[in-house]
Amino acid sequence: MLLSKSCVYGLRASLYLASKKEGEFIPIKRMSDKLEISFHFLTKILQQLTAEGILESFKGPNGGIRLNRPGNTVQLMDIVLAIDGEQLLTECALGLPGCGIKNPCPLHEKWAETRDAIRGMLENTTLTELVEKGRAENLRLTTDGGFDILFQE
Amino acid sequence: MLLSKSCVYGLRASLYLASKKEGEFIPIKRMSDKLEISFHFLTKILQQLTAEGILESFKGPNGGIRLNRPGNTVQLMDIVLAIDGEQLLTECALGLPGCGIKNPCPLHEKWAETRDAIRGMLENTTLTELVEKGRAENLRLTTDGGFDILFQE
DNA sequence: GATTATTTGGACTCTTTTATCTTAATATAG
DNA sequence: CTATATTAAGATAAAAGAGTCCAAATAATC
Ligand code: SF4
Ligand code: SF4
Repeated sequence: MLLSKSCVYGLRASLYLASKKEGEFIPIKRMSDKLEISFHFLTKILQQLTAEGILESFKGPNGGIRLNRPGNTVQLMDIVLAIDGEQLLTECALGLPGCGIKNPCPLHEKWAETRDAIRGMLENTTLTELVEKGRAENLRLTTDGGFDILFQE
Repeated sequence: MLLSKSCVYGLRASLYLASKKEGEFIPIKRMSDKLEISFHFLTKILQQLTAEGILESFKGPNGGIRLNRPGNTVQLMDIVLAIDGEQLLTECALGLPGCGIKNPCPLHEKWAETRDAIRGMLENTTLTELVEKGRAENLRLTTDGGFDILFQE
């Protein structure tokens, strides 16, 4: 798998948050219900994103999680790096340690192009962009429901 | 990681075999030594590739493993499919079940492009091509050694 | 101050992947 | 036929990833 499950959940949750009114704290429980992700597992993932400064948390009643900066400044790459690290973009195709152009394997050239495509995609896509697209076309973030179910209270 | 470790080892071993005289059986032990991969683990992986008809095995003294068809007809994709399956090319970015253009997620369009780049790279690269490149430029298939160490007896 | 809603953090379990070990089967050579 | 070199197959073990559970901390409300 390209991204770990934790990372995928982190992306889905971040998209969910980006779809909410700016500044509003959303309880993890509500997110985990809507997104059909284990509450406790999601909690751990959001803690990582909070620690990285991408999200902000607040305890107690009316507490929850929100984005720490505007959704149009958060790239997918930010979330991937926070959860999966830079492994995807450094280590690669033949998995040899200490990779790079100084000591390449035969696949390096071709793989480097592909890897750049992945990197570009993650860097050039923001949460807001996807939320707008999802909202406009009612795309899905869960197995069944369309995008709209995320906005019902 | 894009590819599982089994898959990466399978690729390295296949490249090794493609670098050998056509028709020659190479014992797994020699491969595992040269490529610095656990013998027993590599054995299992090669069994899969043999079962898929990509490699051919022969028991007993003078036995070993060889490619079952010319290296210039074996795409990297063949090996990836045999070991990791089509998961990489079907399941994807947001990991939602039953994906596809009929029921897409907001990332679908962007991801589909990236995925096609990966697919293209794996489909348009043959073992022979990489072996020739590796040989010409003495690229590496192991942590330390250059390509040439693979050809010492 | 007590109760309740929430996040935090740690321990624990389950599953999959990765790796090792042991025995059997097969082929060759003497 | 025996010894040896090899792959095949299955059992087991270790490590990593995914998921669960519980107690503690914090904040709001009554
Ligand atoms: S040489 Fe390049 S393609 Fe090969 S493993 Fe290293 S970074 Fe990846
Ligand atoms: S909709 Fe497309 S990008 Fe999204 S998870 Fe499915 S196949 Fe992947």
